[in-house]
Amino acid sequence: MSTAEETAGAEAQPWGEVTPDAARRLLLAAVEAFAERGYHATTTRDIAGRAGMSPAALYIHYKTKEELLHRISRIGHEKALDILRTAARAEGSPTRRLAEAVSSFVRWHAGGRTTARVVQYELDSLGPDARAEIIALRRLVDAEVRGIIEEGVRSGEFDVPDVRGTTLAVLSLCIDVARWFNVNGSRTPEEVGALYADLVLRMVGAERTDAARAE
Amino acid sequence: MSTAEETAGAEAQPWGEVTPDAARRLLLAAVEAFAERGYHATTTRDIAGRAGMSPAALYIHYKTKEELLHRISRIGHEKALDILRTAARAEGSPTRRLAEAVSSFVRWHAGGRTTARVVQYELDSLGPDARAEIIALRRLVDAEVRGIIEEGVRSGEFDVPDVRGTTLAVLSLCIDVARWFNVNGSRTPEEVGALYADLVLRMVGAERTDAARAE
DNA sequence: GGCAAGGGTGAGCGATCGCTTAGGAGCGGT
DNA sequence: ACCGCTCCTAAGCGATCGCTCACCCTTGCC
Repeated sequence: MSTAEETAGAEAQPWGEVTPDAARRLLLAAVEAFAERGYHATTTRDIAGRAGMSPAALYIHYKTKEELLHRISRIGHEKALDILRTAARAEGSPTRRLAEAVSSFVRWHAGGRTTARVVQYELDSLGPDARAEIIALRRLVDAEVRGIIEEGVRSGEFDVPDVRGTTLAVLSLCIDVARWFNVNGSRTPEEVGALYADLVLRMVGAERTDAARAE
Repeated sequence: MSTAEETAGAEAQPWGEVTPDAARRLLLAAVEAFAERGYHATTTRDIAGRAGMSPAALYIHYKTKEELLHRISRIGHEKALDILRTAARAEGSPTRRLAEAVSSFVRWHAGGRTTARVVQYELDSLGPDARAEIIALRRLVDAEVRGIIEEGVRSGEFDVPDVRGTTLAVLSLCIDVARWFNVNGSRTPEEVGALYADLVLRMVGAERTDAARAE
């Protein structure tokens, strides 16, 4: 039954670090199921079935169903943070770095929508300890974007009266891509990324040269 | 029992139109529970308990648990559409009407976050028929905002290369307020509405006079 | 071969789910 | 009093949930 390639192509391999092969297949199955139906509506039998295993096999690699969500959420947030850090600490003006940060962040949410949906929208299905850990990661994500904006304000490139509020809005805009993307395939992740980068530069009052717009 | 028949004009209470009193209490309890835990994680016993009734009482007024969600979602979307229509069809320039539309839409999502969360994020817990009905309402919401933007482009007030994409982004920005608002009470719905109206005017390239920015 | 160890399965446990059924309290009309 | 009607509850049905347990199969090392 197993086809050679399932859900191939657009999605990168962020799960390469999950070491036992069966554990990775279970995790990938859980990501699909959680994204389709939501955490609470997904059964452990469904996850195991997608991975081609019996329901009991899940509990060899994971203590509970919640541990699966926790692992997915942590790895996903680390990946998102890594994407933003790469863009934020690159060479170039704040304008260019903000455009690249938004563009790549949006591409990740659109292209890896399956993963991003779970990561961004199933947060409060976690227990208190796990949720606190994830929230700490989110604060780092916020700080990264805010840093670029503050730098642009200092250099005079940006005109932003409310830095914290604008940061929140920029992140909110990017994250929500995971909710609506792919309802119809009329836009590619790259197109949405370019559009959103332009919109965000407008939001911060930056000069949008063709170089920055073309990305 | 109802002394007065409330016609469609009652704006103060969103659930005023739910006619049997017990049915309204159940609906309100369901909104709270769905917003806190999500649809699938909420039990019918929990809903009935919050309304001070036995689990069976729910099925006197609603056929299934899903019907509760359907009713909440439809009423909520109609309210959201009404808010946007009021702003879109008011007097004034596209700039002013867009600012008012965003501002009031955001205020609704922030102030009525409990309701808005259910309305905006539990959509695909509905069955196919109910979901199709809600999606139709969403298209009307989208058309309302797009209409203002198109008008602003025609009049030369706005500079928007991608009207459909920008409309999507504006709505996405507003809707996502329901996800993050109230995590800390440092901002009032009015403040967020004003901030977002300003950000959206920037996104469409409008002249932001103090008159449009204020209020 | 012997044999421990770890990855896997079939069956099922206790709990809980959405929902149903049988019945009753209150109440106005006649 | 009796009826019919609305609103509600106690009890519980069948199904399904997360998770466990007893056991099996493969693998590598001696």
